[in-house]
Amino acid sequence: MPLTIGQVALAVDVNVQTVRYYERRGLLAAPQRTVSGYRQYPEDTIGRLRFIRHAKGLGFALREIQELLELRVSRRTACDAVERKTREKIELVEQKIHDLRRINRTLGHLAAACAARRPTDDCPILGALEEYDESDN
Amino acid sequence: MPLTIGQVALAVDVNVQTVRYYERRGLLAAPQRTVSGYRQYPEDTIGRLRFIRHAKGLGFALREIQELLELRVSRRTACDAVERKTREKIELVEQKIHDLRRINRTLGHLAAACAARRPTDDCPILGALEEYDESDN
DNA sequence: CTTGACCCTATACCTGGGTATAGGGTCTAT
DNA sequence: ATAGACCCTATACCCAGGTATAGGGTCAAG
Repeated sequence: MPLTIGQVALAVDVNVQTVRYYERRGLLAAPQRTVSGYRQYPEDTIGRLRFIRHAKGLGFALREIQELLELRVSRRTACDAVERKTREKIELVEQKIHDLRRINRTLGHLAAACAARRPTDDCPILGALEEYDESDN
Repeated sequence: MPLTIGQVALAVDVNVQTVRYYERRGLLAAPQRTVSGYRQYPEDTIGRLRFIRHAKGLGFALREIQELLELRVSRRTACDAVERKTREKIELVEQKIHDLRRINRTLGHLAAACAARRPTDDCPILGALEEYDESDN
């Protein structure tokens, strides 16, 4: 039993306008309509919207998210192309993970340094984040 | 020997306006000035700007990046607060890493499925990304 | 001592990603 | 058969994060 736009929006906690916006942007396929013109969404739309939200939080632009999502839609299109693109995305994601780990290592040093201070010490922070650099985007 | 705004902008490959903008936003401290009013940047400004660029690509807002950067500046402020904040950030970054890994696992399945197709097969894509869901932001 | 490449401030404008509003139809409960 | 909660399109507006422009000063090379 299909969902109305209000139902999916509520389920994912996004604005109804946003759902329509994603449709215009091509991130969401235009769904079936009732005779009166109401959109009718299959339930997996919710998963898709959640994916979009997560991916946004990870620094992907809507354009990129669309590309990620299109990777799964390409049933009959050239498999090699899909695979190549997929591997590209994997690279990109690896890089993000790498950067995040680096940030977290540094934050870890920082927290540890903070925790280890003796009463009379200052919080020994300066220099902890310094190393970060290199490897242009 | 200090750098001009044009030099740091070039080194990091950002717009000169952007550097000034970051200063207004508080991501970059207001640097020394020459008598004639030119900004004079220490060399480590470049590292800082690179950090900002990376962090942006990882889905941090400028506000958050500022907070990350301020963690190191807090020499004399309450150490516990800094440590708490730092651990919060670590959590957040862990979550991002987790999500990215999840995306990459799925992309990996996809690429593998593509690669393994036999000549007569379709690219077996549908369903590969399906699982992603759960764990609201 | 001027010209061209820079720098300054202030302010206007642009893009991405939405969000709100106007003006109007639909559906369900009473 | 009507109120209230919903849906539709179209269009205007908003915020973050820049980017460009106007109008003017600086500086090194020739």
